[in-house]
Amino acid sequence: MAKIKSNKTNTRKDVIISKAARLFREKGYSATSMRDLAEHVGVEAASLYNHIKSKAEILQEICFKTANQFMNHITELELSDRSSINKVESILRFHISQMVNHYEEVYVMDREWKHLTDPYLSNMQSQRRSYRQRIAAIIEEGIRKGEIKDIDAPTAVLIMLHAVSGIESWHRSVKRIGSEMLEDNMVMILVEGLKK
Amino acid sequence: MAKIKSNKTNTRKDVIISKAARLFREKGYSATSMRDLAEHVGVEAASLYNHIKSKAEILQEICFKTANQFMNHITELELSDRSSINKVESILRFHISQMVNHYEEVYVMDREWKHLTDPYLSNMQSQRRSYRQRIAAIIEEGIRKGEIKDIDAPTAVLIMLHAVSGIESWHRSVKRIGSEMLEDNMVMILVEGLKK
DNA sequence: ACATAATGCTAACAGTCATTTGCTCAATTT
DNA sequence: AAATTGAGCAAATGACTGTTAGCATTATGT
Repeated sequence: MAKIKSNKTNTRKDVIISKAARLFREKGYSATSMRDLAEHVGVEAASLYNHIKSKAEILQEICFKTANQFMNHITELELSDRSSINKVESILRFHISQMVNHYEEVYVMDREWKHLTDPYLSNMQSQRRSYRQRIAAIIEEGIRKGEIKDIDAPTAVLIMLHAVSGIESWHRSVKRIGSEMLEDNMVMILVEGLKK
Repeated sequence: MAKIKSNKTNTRKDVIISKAARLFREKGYSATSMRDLAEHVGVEAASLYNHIKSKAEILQEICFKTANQFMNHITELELSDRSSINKVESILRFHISQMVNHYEEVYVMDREWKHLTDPYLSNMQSQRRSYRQRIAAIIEEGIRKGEIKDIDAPTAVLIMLHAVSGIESWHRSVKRIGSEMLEDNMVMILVEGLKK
């Protein structure tokens, strides 16, 4: 009778989802079984269903909660009056800090969203498309204003986003160099590459 | 009794592996079943085993055949007498062309290698580590020779590799802009970002 | 035309999968 | 003290997993 410990801020459901995020990252959504998850939570598989509706629901919560963070950030950014190149830098820094502070969830959203099923799958697909387009719009604005090289904006977006999402291999690097220095290196390379 | 068609260059095994690469990319290794694969090949699941030893073997072949391409390229490159920044550009262009011409295999190696099992898993891990280190060495040489900005080389490697491996979202982009133009845009952004 | 090898099929295997059911026990509320 | 709720468990469900065995069919080489 091992009870899931729940402190004030984290409900039992939160504990399950957080452990799931870890496993989904390590082994992938499909390769992670509910028995697996249950064992890491310290409980029998059946007991998980007192707290969550299904395995799919766990993935949904991870993906959409994380996606919202990025959407909120870019919405706020669009309303600001920074320069375009400055906005790009802010996006980069936000991505890196999210990756450093919410590694598992961001990683899972990024690599496992394909396993969502259909109302959610389409929703996520269109959110991703929209997010990329909004960044592209910022870059195109920067090109028009002469702040940014005359490059293909969607290509620039892809480089930015994928460069950042590779922090998987970091966590070691982050220990080697600090996380702020990592941020500065990335910003230097990418922002300088974009600047005119 | 549907036979797998095999022309002169492609054995039946090749056909199976190529269809598998497609499915592994679309749904992931774990989420792809042998019955799934069989259906796409046009055959019953059991019949696959006349040509392959196991599901795991398919992944191994995809991963190591693809990894070899990259290893061979960088070995050849190291022996050449190009400038460092030129070597970096060559690596970038090679990655992009591999991604464009052998999309499924490269993608699968990149995202699904974690599902290899142990003699192969360790082998792949060390190949990946070594590959990154060899690129880092090239960049460090460039820094020493004053061709490249004084940045953290491993960070630069990560940016390069991950930026390129995100061509998943391309295939559309590649149709929009051409594949050479894509290459040039990437090279411009990344190489200029690295240059001193 | 005939032997042999290649390739296919059906049926079955022993596991594992996510999930449901029906139950118990402890904590909390009334 | 009694009732209600939260949270766990064991057992079972039916569907699906990779893989093997045994047999049938087709293609190939002589």
